[in-house]
Order: sequence, then C-alpha cells, then structure tokens
Amino acid sequence: MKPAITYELIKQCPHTGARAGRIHTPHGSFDTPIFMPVGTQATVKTVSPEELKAMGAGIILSNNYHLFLRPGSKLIKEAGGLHKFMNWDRAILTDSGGFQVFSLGDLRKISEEGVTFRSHIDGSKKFLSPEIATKSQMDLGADIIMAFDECVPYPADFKYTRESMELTLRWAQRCKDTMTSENQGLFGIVQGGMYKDLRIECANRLVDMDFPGYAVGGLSVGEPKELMYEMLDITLEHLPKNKARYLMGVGTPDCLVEGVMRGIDMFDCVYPTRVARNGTAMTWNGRLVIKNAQYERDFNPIDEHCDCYACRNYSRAYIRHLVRVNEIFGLRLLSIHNLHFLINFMKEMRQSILEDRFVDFYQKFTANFSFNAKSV
RNA sequence: GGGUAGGUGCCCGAGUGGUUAAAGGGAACGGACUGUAAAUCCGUCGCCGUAGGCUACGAUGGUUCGAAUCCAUCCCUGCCCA
Repeated sequence: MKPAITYELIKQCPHTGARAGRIHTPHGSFDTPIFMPVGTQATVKTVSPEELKAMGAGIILSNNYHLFLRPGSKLIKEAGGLHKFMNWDRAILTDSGGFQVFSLGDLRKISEEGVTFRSHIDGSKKFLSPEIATKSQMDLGADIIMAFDECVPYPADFKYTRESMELTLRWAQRCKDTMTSENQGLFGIVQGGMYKDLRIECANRLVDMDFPGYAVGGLSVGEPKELMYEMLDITLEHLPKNKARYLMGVGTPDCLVEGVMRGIDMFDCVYPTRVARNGTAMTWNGRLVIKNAQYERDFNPIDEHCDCYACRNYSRAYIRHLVRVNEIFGLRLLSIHNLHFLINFMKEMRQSILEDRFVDFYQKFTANFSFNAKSV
C-alpha cells in the first residue's frame, strides 16, 4: 500500500545540500522547502484559513497537547476531524506535545511511561505517553503526526542527553507501534542535544525504524547558531534522501537559508506570528520594529516590493498607529505580512534551487540581511 | 456671598514631620521573542553626573535640626447652599 506521506525529490543543488521537492499528503501536495505557519490551538492566531490560502500556505501546524487539553481530541474527532473542525482542507501537521514537555518546565514530570503534566489551564494533573499522544493525534487526523519526544534543554550534559535520547528512541518505537492510521504519516524526531555522536546515533536508529519523514528536534533552544548548524550538518548526513526532513521550531530568515542549504525541506516557527503580535515586521533586510517612533510619519508600506495584503494597502505609520492603540487589525496586518514574507521567501529560495542559482541567492541574501534592519 | 472637599512628577493617583526623587497605574521610549502557558514579558521614565550634586509635591512667607506632610496669607478647581 502507498504510504500516506511521500517525498518527491525534484531538484538537488549541485553545490550545496539544498533541494527542491514536493510532499504528497491526503490533503494535497505542497512544494518544498516550505515554511509552515503555526496554529497551535487550531487557528493561526489572527489569520483566517482564506487568508492563509491567499498567501500560498500549503500546510499548517497545530498542537496535540493544547487540543488534547481543550477542547479534547475526542471532541475534534466527533466534529469530523481537525481539518473540518477548523475549516482547513490543505495539509496539517500536529506536534505531539513533546515540545511542551520541554517548555512547560516545572509543570511536568518525566518517567519511562510518559509525562505527567499539571495543566497550564487549571492546574489539574494530566498524563501524556507515546501511546496516548499518538492515539490523540490519530483522533485529530492531521496528515503528518509527530512522535512523542523529549526536547532536551540547552545546555545539557552528555549523560542526561544520552539517556533522554534513548528514551526518545524507545518512545518513537512505541509511537510507531501505536500508529495504525493509513491516511496519516508519523515522523520520527532526532534528538541528541549538542553532541554529534548522539545526533548520528539517534538518526541512524530512527532510520532503522523506517519513518516516512524525519524531524530534527532539540535545536534552536538557546544555543549559538553556529552550533545549531554544526548539529544540522552532521544529522542530515545520516538521514535518507528519499524522505522529508523537517527542522522543528526554526523560522528566522537567516536560519531558514542555512537550513535549506543543508537539505531541510520543512520548517515551522511561531516567530513570524508572535513577533507580529509584538509589533515587528519581517523584511529581506531584517526586522522592522514598526512600533518604534521612527515610523510615526512613515507613509510607505512595510516593504514596497511586497505584494501582501498589508503592503498593498497600508502604511507603516498606519500599522504603527493600530499597534499602539491596541487594535487587533494591526496585529493581523503584521501577521499576514510576516507569514506572506516567509512563505514567499521559501518560494524564491525554491525557485533559485530549480534554476541552479541557490548559491547566488544565498550570497545576495547574506549581503542584504542583518537581524535588525538598518534600512529606512 | 456662605459652606465644604481639594490642588503631588507627561496624565491619573498614594503618601499627612525624617527610612520620599516621592508607592501604584497609565502614557511615552527602548529591548526581548525560533516544534506558542505570549495581543506577552523586561527595562528606562525630573536634571547633570563616576561617587555625588541640583531642582521638585499650586504660590509666597513662617514653625522646625528636618516640611509634599504643620501654620498664615494669596491664587485656582470640584461639589453643596443662597
């Protein structure tokens, strides 16, 4: 039987690891490399599905932990699945809740069996295991579901990291054993912290288990970027070329380019939407903190070359005004712009790979981009 | 005209003799944000500066070792009664 999720390699960059491809899912195919907007609670904050489609989003992310707690995976199953529930008919990927094991800090306790959480909503005790997380994700019905892993903090010593990786591997097997859905694909997650040999071992052993796609997790958790790139280099060497590769939680333009150059196909990140809600716009030159006083009388669009809804119709001064007076529309316009920017950014990168000029793209990008835009 | 309550930093507002450059909000300004406990969080916010100094609580004058805080006069504002 044909697997639910397949990766099609279309073009390999002859000079770097960058590659253009296409991923096929039960809810359509999308081109890679791709950026996936994050919609944790079954909605990409402030943005409608129609708007996401208009900007070209082919797949979005949602979160098992949050939906499991509220409204409950069973309720969503009852509603006809996550796609129907949230009115999104393209592909969806759900994260297992592994990241919450990491981010909820002292609200959780890890054991071999699984993770006991205190709900961040009401403090009640909740339990998530590889089996429960997988079944819950089967109820949600996302096209791609993720293994339940432990995301190791940075820094972490070797012993802890190795034990955690072993646990993640055992959990991955349990997820796989639980996964019976034929119209979903379960991705394994490579952990191993900042230790090359652990990364290699984790990748090899996951590949032996044979997943339809592999994620690189546990990166972008506060380590220097160079270290992250090193880990990516070594990890990707050990992942198969005929499967999708997903770098979890990465979304600043510089990291995206570096990831693509090393052969990553999929990225997700809350960065563009969170930063939007906090008054910042993303551009090819870097960030534009639109709420800053310097834009008070700037009647130009965020980016005059951008053809997103916000840039076609509104000025920096107007958006700054909306953000300052706390109007939701300002947060929406920035979210729409930032997502559009990243989706388009990936599209252009892909085009450069197809046309054998990725290296040129990389050099031009690096020359123009600084984290804080210096342009007017 | 009589009575009464009050005038505090950009705004609101606490403070009723020293530990007060003055709580707390708000505004303003800046920063952070990478598998979303986030329309959140953090910092600055009288002036000059390194210590330290200067100017400040309606105005002026007093009491006191010491006053935003007590007294006198004046100015202004809210409310009530004529």
